[in-house]
Amino acid sequence: MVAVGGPTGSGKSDLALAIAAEFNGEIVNCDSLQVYRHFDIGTAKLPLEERRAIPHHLIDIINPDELFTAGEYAKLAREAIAGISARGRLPIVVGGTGFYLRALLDGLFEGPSRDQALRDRLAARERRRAGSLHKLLGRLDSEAARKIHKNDVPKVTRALEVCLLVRRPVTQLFRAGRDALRGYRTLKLGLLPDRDALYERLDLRCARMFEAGLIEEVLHILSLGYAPTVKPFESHGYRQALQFVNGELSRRDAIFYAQRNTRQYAKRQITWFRREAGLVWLKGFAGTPGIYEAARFRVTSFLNS
RNA sequence: GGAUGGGUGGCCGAGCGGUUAAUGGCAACAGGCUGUAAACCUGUCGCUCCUUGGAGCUACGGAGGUUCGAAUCCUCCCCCAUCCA
Repeated sequence: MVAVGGPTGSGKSDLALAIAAEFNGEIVNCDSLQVYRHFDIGTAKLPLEERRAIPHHLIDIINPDELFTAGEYAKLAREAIAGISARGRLPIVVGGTGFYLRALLDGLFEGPSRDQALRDRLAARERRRAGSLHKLLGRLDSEAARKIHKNDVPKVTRALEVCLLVRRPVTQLFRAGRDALRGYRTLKLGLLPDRDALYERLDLRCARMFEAGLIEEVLHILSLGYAPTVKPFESHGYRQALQFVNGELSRRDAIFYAQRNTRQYAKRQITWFRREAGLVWLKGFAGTPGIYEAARFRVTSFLNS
């Protein structure tokens, strides 16, 4: 299979589409927000008519108020990939959520999924005394406590949750290894445009999203009955559009902050993919001259090896 | 013309004689990430040099002054805001 990563706006979808068209592939989304229905404009979801009749998987699969996690993603993505392979086609995983890609390829550790009741109790404890969760983790699993910064409450919470649920240190479970995907070879490609050019393009794209009706989309989602506190509304673009709707930001500022957060996100994605083992960087946008040829060459030699 | 409040590092904003290269926040840059990851978190952040630790230089609108010592006090000037003419 082929995986295409890189920062938002680098043209991952276009490249994946071109590879799919040429190598008889099907696309598996690896973007944590495109899985949500109704969140279209701000997630740069490729419209149906632009998908060139190539099957796309894991897009629009859950409602905005449904819980979705990396574990769930890995499970569904593996099913999709198995199906594509069974059809004799090439699975092409595309998206900017590096964590999901890792969960899919390398797997997660074997452990319990989240337990909301337990989390509520832990959160209450942390509210009473800030830092108490990290201290508790230090007692249950000193190694995990050392690795997770005390301010990173969400990660401290998850570690504690696991320790408490299985009555063993998370670190021990980690050592047992991850349930990596087996039976597939994967070529990992990453698009890496020039930073300034990328930022410029992101600013433009973001402004266009507002012109294209991002705010109206937010109003529509709200009109469907979804609360403004729903997870996907926390994402850049939607967050600001929502703030505009609530009168907390002018339209101009909403766009400004959405652009800024998008740029920061792109940087974080680059940081993540730089760490991805074996990833081959293609230095440019999907549309940069020579990039597609380089990708085709990589895929061809990968498939023939 | 007069009155009052202000001018601080890329921005916002504390400080109001020494321990202040100057709290915070933002931005920027770099990094981390094992089930909500477009989330969450961390580091660096005036310049130059040397090895940790330091050394030097420049800096709080401008120019002077007081003082052992000033972003902090005084004088004059410039600019901004509001109010009175």
